[in-house]
Amino acid sequence: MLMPRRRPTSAQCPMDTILRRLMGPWTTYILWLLYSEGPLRFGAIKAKMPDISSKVLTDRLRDLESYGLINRDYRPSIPPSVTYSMTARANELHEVLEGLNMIALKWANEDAINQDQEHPMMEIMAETQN
Amino acid sequence: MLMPRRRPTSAQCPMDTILRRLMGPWTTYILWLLYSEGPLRFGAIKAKMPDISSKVLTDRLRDLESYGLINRDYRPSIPPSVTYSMTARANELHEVLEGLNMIALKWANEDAINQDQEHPMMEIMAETQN
DNA sequence: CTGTATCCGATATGATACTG
DNA sequence: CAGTATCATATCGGATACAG
Repeated sequence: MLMPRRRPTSAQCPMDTILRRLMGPWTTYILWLLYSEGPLRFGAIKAKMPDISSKVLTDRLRDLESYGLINRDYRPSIPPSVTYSMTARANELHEVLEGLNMIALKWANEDAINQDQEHPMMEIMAETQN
Repeated sequence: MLMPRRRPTSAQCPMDTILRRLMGPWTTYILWLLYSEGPLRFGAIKAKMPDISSKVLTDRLRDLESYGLINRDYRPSIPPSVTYSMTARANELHEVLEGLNMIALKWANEDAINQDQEHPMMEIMAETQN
């Protein structure tokens, strides 16, 4: 007897939910863009992510919107204009994203050193949110 | 002309890599277990995750190991014993995971209130790492 | 006890074309 | 400009059986 397929989840782990929302693929980068560059239009986001299709970008934006992480401002001009921005809730992620980014850069640097002793590119993406 | 299928990635976003490693499914919970309970044997982990199959648990453990986030201690006794534990690198995630967990709990609580005004279960999973 | 080996099917990404 | 519609296929989780 087949059970209806459940989504794999570790419901016991609160982080799991949040990570599923932050994660993938592209999602984090979208948040990062809005976070570091402020509100952006659909086309502007797409321009910064040349390899994403309209369909997937739309999907990801809809996901983020439904999670309450981004706002969608629609202006029915001709042609229409849609601008996306982070919500207050998403801004609560500030510290965490900052910490995650620092660790990510640190590890990337360490990995680079381990794989190639010659090019330990230590570019701290000194990102300024203030 | 078909291009070879690439994995979807936002290589520009350092966090993306790290989130792919932390994330799913089950991965976060495995880390959380090792983090909050200390080293555990394969069977002990599986016992705490009744819904995961051996295959997937093995996959996740191998992934985490290859990322340098967990150690695998193999004792060729009879029967064999394998114990998993977090690496020093994984412990660097402590602060971030703590922050993420707090946000996750906060949002889960807010969502519960919004969806049902009666059961705003505010259980702070007062997890103590010290 | 700690896994491997297969096979299957759900899901989601990607390409492409098209629209208000 | 900002999407939607369709279709193809890669990927990965899950079940089951088996092994050192």
